[in-house]
Amino acid sequence: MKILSGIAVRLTFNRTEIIFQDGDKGDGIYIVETGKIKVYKLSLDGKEQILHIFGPGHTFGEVPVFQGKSFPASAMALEPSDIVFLPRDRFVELITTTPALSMNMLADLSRRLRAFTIQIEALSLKEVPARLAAYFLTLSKEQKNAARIRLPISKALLSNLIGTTPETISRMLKKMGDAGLIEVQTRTIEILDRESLIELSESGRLQ
Amino acid sequence: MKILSGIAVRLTFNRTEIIFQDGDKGDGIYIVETGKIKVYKLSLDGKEQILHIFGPGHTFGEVPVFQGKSFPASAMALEPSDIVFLPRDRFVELITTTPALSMNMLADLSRRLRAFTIQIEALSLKEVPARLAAYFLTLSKEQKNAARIRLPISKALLSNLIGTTPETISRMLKKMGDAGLIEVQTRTIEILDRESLIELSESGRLQ
DNA sequence: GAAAAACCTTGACCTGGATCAAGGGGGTCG
DNA sequence: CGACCCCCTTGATCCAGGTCAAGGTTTTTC
Repeated sequence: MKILSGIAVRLTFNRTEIIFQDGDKGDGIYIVETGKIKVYKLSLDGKEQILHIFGPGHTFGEVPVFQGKSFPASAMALEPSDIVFLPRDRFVELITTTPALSMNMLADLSRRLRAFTIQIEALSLKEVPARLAAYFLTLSKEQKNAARIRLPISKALLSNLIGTTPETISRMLKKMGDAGLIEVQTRTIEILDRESLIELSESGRLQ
Repeated sequence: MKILSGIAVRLTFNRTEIIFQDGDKGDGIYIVETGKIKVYKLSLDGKEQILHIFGPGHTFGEVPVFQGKSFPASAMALEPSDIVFLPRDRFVELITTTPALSMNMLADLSRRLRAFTIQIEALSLKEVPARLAAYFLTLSKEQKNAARIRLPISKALLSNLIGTTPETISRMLKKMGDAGLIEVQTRTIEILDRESLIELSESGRLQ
């Protein structure tokens, strides 16, 4: 990414600062250097559904660049974050002159389509305990299959990510604890019975 | 698409025939010539969530080509369909040697990401009547804002597309009729009160 | 390091919509 | 043209999980 300096712009955001909003016109892509970003949708009555959480190395905001319209969702910094902004024209030039880069971009968008497919499946075909279990398993996989995982976000945010409420998260965590699947300590989850957790994530029902 | 002949393969499918299944290895892309295809997810207990319905001119099955894995969902013909299959290697060659083509592909994937964003928002933040209303408005827009629209799929499929059941669709259509928003005749919907339908689709609740 | 703010938990209650069951068309293929 | 099949409708019942309320606990912030 060193190539980009001189054209790219470095931006900094504090916690809770908005980077762009659903409907804004998009004129470039964003690259996370440090920090953590949520991309989300709000309903009119204020409920939130999180679509992605991005960390260092991730890019976001491409959709309007390739499909000349507005952002389909909003983005907010969850921590103090450094973001590199690359203007549309320069980015399109890079992409069109660098086949490998465009293949990378196609792969990145495909990865996100796959992730959305899984999210739609979860929201429509799975119940809350299954979604929670799947989330923990994904986290564990990201952390080299550790049995002890640390939640990267608060439970309030987690509820908006998997499409439920903090109260329900609380109750389900308790149930999963009672069932001997996990043990919860504040921000840390210990996976006690991975087999059952996998079964739960695929279809199962709790107890 | 004439360029492709000689390398591409023409396939035909009858109604209900499966084109590929969730988890299969993908080794090329599919282009619909005639017919209608659904791309969908099944739960273990047989419930279905439709992700896309594709018609003539649409391409599908790209995700595994760009992100070397399996299909994230299944595809089935809804009518007798002619499909052109373009093998991976040839397709990647085309893409990498034709910047305009790769930009088209990026735009297509971006369009789908946008559509998924809307679908996730609908499933998570909207109730069934709002999803139905939004579906009718989308249909109307596709049919040059006609007030009289024809459903391209059965109500049973529609229920799997918007994430509910045929029974609920039936009840909601009746309520929307009673409220004077629409009038239903078998496969045709007449929009009587577009304003209220828009309001309903955005947040509203029925009566 | 104390005050304020955000976050989390638990209980009681409520409701949207799923499920189960049973009839009623309507298109289509011998 | 009649029989089958699929699709749709309507009613009765049920339940996962949302909402409201209140109290306790961590985190931030100054």
